Amino acid sequence: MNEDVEPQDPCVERLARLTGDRCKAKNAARRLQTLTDNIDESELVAEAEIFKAMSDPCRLAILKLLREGELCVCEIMTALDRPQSSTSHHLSILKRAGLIRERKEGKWSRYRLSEGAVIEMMNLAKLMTSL
Amino acid sequence: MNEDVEPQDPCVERLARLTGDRCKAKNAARRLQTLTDNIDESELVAEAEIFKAMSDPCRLAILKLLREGELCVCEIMTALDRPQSSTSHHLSILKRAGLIRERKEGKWSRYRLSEGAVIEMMNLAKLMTSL
DNA sequence: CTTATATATCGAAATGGTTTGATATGACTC
DNA sequence: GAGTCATATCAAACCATTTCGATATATAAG
Repeated sequence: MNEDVEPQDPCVERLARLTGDRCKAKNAARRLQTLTDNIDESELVAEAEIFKAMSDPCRLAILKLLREGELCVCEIMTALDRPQSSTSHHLSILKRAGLIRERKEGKWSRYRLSEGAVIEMMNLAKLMTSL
Repeated sequence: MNEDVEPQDPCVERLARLTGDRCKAKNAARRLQTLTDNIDESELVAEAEIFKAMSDPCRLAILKLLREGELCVCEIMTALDRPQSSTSHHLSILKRAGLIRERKEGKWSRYRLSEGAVIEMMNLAKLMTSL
């Protein structure tokens, strides 16, 4: 007896008022439902984490530095003129998001960009800001 | 009398200890200096704002919904099952970052993706999470 | 084993973001 | 113009992030 979308569904009610056509509203509601059903929550969170990692000016600067090649924490903090603990913290966030990789060498930690599309991502953002 | 990099520069000191070679250290310091000089702070902040706008799961879901076409606030809040004020707030952030555009039509506000590279950005992120 | 150096982690303060009910605005309807 | 509906804005509670000094860990050198 239960259809995909109930006749009394507030969603349909609302859309019916929008379109003035109850039948169209039902289809629209079904379409919206399908769209949201196709969005995987955990995928959403994973993708958001990448953007969150890139959403800090300091971290973006680090990524830009690393385009030129591998650098150790010591060089990065010097280049950015930031305290060591801040720099280290930001690096750990970038690493957790998979944007950079670490290579330990003696007492040094050398960081480089991951093989992924990090650079393309930055290029796109630059393109978008210059429009 | 002032060179690009002072002999007593703590930056050079540090790098000299790293490489063991004061001359190489000086060059490395100069290279790092050039790299950071080429990073424009305001550009950095502008790009970070784009990533920040995309760093929330709810906002990412909105962007994914809008890939299918123009939607009004009412439809979006219905699809995502979120309160109206939250939905509106997220839309304003996306708009401020230039990721979506608004078209007023009577009492409705219809939103659509901007012409920019928003979709490519999402595709890249999806690619990066699936590695 | 002590010292020095590079980095990571902790902790607390400051800051910023998200959420949502309540309220304001603005448009269409009667 | 009173009522209704779509949306925006406000405000307060709540939660997350950033920052940085202090401390811990780990490696290398003496």
